Amino acid sequence: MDDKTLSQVLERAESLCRERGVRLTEQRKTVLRLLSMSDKPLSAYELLDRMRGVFKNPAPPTVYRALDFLLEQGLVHKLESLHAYVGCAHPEHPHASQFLICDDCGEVAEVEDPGMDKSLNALRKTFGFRTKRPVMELLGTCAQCIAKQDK
Amino acid sequence: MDDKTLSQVLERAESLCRERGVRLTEQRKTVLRLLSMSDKPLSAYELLDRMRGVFKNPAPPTVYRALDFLLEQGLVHKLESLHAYVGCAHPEHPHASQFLICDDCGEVAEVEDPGMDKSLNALRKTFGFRTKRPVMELLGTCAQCIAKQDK
DNA sequence: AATCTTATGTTATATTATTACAAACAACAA
DNA sequence: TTGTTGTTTGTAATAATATAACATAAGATT
Repeated sequence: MDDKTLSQVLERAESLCRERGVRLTEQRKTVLRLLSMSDKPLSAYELLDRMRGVFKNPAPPTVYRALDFLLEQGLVHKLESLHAYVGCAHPEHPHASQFLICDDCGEVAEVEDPGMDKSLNALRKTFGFRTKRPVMELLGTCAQCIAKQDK
Repeated sequence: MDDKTLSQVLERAESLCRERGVRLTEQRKTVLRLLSMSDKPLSAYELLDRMRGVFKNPAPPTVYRALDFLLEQGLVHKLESLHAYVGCAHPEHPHASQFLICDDCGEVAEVEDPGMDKSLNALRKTFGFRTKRPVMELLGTCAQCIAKQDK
């Protein structure tokens, strides 16, 4: 993510939090920035390491609290299968994203597929199930890495 | 799960492993039995506790190795969002299941929704992504608990 | 039996996440 | 301003989940 996009993400987060009457503190903003700057998902302890550059004595709760806040506000996602976190690509509205996670290069793409959304709604109706948090992570090989392998 | 169903599950596992030329050892069978007997997903350490009744000094690797084997053979599933494991409802063929996980009562339903399957395939095509392991877990409230709440 | 592979035993440790309680800070009313 | 309340942070300890490394045992193959 380039500097301009990064600023936009942070500004958007600021304004969303302002609207919602919640506080995007320095710690929280730092965690969001670190995640946004990274081209790969980061684990809580990787975040912790990177926070050492910014805060004096960050401890695990420092990171986990910031993550909890950002997750609640829909500004980041947790990748359950990787125990890692990524910035959200579309934080404006709550949404059910799918994550395509490449084993090979580590790339993670967040997609919002309309077909999946429809199927999810159908499923919900069929079973009378009220979904609070969908976890949809496809682990496999991305197109680029498939191409590389075929060479 | 009643005794008869349990026996059937274990026999089916035996025959699948025989066909595949892999060994369903006592430890592995025990882990599968414990999972099948439980009406809730079990964590690795809950399994470890329950194995103390059967083996003398089970250690974490005992459980994790058995789980690795059973996961590879498609006899159990891992619920990433719960760090817990369940017996597979349809072990004959590899498949992409969805799990409906109720926050409230803890019940987990494994479903294979054709619509989801279609959407997954479409997604795969759109992105040229080769899925090895789909993780689809819907956390929320099951129909029963919704009904209870409304009372 | 000799060999090779797979499975298990055992100890230690890595990684991920939470609890508990005190101090600091922000928001707001009196 | 001060007092009060709720929220956020600091800090230490520990819980929960998972793996590494290496030795021994058991099964399969020749």
